[in-house]
Amino acid sequence: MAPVSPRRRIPEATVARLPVYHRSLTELKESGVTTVSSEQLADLAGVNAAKVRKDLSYLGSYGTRGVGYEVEYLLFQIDRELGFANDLGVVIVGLGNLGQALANYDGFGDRGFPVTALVDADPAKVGSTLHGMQVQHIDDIESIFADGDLTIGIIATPAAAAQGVADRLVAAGVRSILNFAPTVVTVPDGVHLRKVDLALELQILGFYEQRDATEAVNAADSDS
Amino acid sequence: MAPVSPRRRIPEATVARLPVYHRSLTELKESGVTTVSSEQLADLAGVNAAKVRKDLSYLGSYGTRGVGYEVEYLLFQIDRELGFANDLGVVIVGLGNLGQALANYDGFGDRGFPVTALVDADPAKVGSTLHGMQVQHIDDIESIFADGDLTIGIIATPAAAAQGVADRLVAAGVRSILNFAPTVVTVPDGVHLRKVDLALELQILGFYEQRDATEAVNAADSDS
DNA sequence: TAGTGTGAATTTCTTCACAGCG
DNA sequence: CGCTGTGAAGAAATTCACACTA
Repeated sequence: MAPVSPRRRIPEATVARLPVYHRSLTELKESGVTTVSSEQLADLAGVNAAKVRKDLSYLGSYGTRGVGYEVEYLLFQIDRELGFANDLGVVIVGLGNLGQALANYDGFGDRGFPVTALVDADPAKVGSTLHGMQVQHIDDIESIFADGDLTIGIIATPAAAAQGVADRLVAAGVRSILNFAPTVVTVPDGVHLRKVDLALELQILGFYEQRDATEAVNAADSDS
Repeated sequence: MAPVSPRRRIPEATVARLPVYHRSLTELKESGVTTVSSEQLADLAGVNAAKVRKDLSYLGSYGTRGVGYEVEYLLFQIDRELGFANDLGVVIVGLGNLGQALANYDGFGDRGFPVTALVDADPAKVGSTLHGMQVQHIDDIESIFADGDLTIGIIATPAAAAQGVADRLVAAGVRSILNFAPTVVTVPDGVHLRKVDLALELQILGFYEQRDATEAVNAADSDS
């Protein structure tokens, strides 16, 4: 059998942009557009055209010189690369405010990531129904993942519980984790971990507000 | 007056890590630790020690050779850099599942970003109370920001409404926006925009699951 | 002597610019 | 002719390695 992907490794920065192109292409497809140039796609994705071309070139040569890219075909290729064939289930651990919102958030299922289980440690929550699903106890986590389906674990617990949950997820065989708890979580090699830290984003914005304000003051100083 | 910040510009990547150091240092302070080495801080923050030292060096020379950094003093410096002095208010626009969760999320207020207003376009929601706050109508947005306090706008609307909301926020004088809507939003120069795209994170994880699975198959092939 | 601060080396990412193809 | 695909240049971020000093 010929090697399936002898293509050079796709850079991380590119991987992070593929879903954005995917979304833009889906919109184009839905509005009946069949062909798109790197320039147009760049506009939709909020990046520049050179980057689009370079990014897409890692997937292969799917464009047509002088014309552009065929929307549907390109979409198919990105789908394949992102593993849209296999619907990855999502298990949400921790059903406080954020966890509950995530459980009810349709954006996951809409984009191919159905929520397949809800888990909490609080006996008061276990057994209750959320988004048409029974909340299960964290101690049953092994059996929840026992079916062997590829699954992503979402940690939406308080910070103090996050590492423990991560350890249990890993022990249960989970290889992809998305951490919403505002703390650093470490996982063994081979397990993929990404984090979303809401307050951190605000702090970053705060830095720039602060800096701009300071600059304005300094500029005023040198005026005088 | 002497220039306050003639220091070289702080790289973006460093800015994004300062809040993480901040959190780790806060924990250290709370457990009574007074001094920390770059190595220890690196462990807590989940990065390597060289990076910590380089990052901190952009703030100034606040360490002591042979000893490390004084926790409290370093914390103070990062606080100052992140603009913790001025409590930045947060206005949440869009009170669907996610917006409501964000409104109830204590993590913002706890970290110095009190939610100061809730806004929606749906007349059914306007006037109702959430997290002890009356929901206001998007048309009143100008008056909400009229007091001139520095404020961050959070967009938690459906994708289709996001750009319009961003435009109105900018028109009302908002200079920092955090966008949760799964779509590209553009803002004029001088306005800071960050995005959090939940499903996008899952798609990135999906890519790596997919790739690992493919690699495993290929490895098995070359075995045979 | 332990650990910072930082030039220099390396790697990664972005952008340029243009040859080459449809 | 128009737009892709990509080497090469440039910029940003990371890591190395060690002089220096409290």
